[in-house]
Amino acid sequence: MPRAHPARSVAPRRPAPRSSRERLFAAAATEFAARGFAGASVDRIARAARVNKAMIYYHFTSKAALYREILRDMFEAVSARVAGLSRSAIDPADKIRAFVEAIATEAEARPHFPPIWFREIADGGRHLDAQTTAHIAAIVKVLGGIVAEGVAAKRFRPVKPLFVHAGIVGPLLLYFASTEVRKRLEERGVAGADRLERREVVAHIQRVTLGTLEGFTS
Amino acid sequence: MPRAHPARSVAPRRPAPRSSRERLFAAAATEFAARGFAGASVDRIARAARVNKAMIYYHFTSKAALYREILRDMFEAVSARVAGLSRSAIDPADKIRAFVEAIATEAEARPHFPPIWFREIADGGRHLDAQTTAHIAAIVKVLGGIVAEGVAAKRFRPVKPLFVHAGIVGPLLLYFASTEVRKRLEERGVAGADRLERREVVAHIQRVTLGTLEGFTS
DNA sequence: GTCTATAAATAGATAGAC
DNA sequence: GTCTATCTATTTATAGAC
Repeated sequence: MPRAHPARSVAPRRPAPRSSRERLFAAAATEFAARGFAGASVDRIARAARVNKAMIYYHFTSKAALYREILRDMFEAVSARVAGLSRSAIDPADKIRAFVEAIATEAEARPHFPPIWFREIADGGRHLDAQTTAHIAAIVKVLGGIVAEGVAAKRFRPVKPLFVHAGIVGPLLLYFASTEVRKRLEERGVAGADRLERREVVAHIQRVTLGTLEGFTS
Repeated sequence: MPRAHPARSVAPRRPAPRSSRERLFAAAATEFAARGFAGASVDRIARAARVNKAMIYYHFTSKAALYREILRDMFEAVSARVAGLSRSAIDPADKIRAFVEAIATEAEARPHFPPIWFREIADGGRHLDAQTTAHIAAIVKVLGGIVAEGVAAKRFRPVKPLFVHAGIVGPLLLYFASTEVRKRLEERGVAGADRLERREVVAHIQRVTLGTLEGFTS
């Protein structure tokens, strides 16, 4: 997938995978999301992609390299989308809103994104190569830049960028990744747990983040 | 561990595990946190606990049952600690602060808690048995009760309990679980990423949550 | 690019002696 | 409670034909 679709700034609608490489990439993303790196099986990936197992090693050299490529694709996409914000002319509050929206959009375009990110954090980032780590750092830096811009314009109070980042990414990933768990909670009497909507979740996180930075009132 | 330490309301300092059962429980928690359920190996668990592998099946019947027991212990502890808040006489804002503190304390007492919870969410909650699911539901309901109490007293505005919950648990788990990843970000130029302190993180999340509920200003 | 066959290691789990 | 030995299935990965 990354070869076929490099950095792009518009909504990432990916076509049905054609080549065996693309089919393997898509099947692997699903398998890694569902079972984690250690739990994933190259046999299952190949079977799901309807491709011979040996093709995984032909196209990607190893299970680990395939997994690293999926990680790179995830953060490259977010980094590319978010980079445009730095140079944009809109005011800082709208940049915060756009940042939240960007994370949500990329997470939604890749159902494997939230679970894989959760698992990779739990793995201590063992599989993050230099390139991918740089992409993640760039994302946090963009957010830090927006906060600094708002502080300089006396619109925001100074808050550590990593705190702002955690306040956005934590709840957002939790929402996208927890669909199944929320269904179980609904069955156990947590009313409405299975009926959260993307729109209201994103709006809430935008409000809370701006409240933290501006001081609420509204 | 659950057998030896049932529900308790004070800081959970656990003694060095003595019995083979306790050593296996502790070693398994570490292994599942580091590698996930599918990636964990009963051989490694037994080796780390310096206990014969067959003892795992003697004490816990299966790898899955052992894992479920660890999950139960985690949420039983949080549920027990948080249950006291419902019946407490302090005002709603202090209850919110105590709720955040409770999650942080239990997460800190069990380094395996944040990674295992992230992984289990990614697994779709496949291993959550009825008892554990009930504990999690109870935790969310306690938070819902605190919010409702504040709304009735005209101190809080109505916010969906699951939104409040995600705003607390998302960032908090992210902080505890991301130590290694944050080290990597520090190396890549994200200043201070590896020097966040528990105290300031908890204080920030308390402020943000109360700001969301009360309307900030301060 | 695609396939079969297979190597070599490791997985979870159990039987049965002590 | 603890141990050794072992069964069976599955793991990642590669060699080599087409």
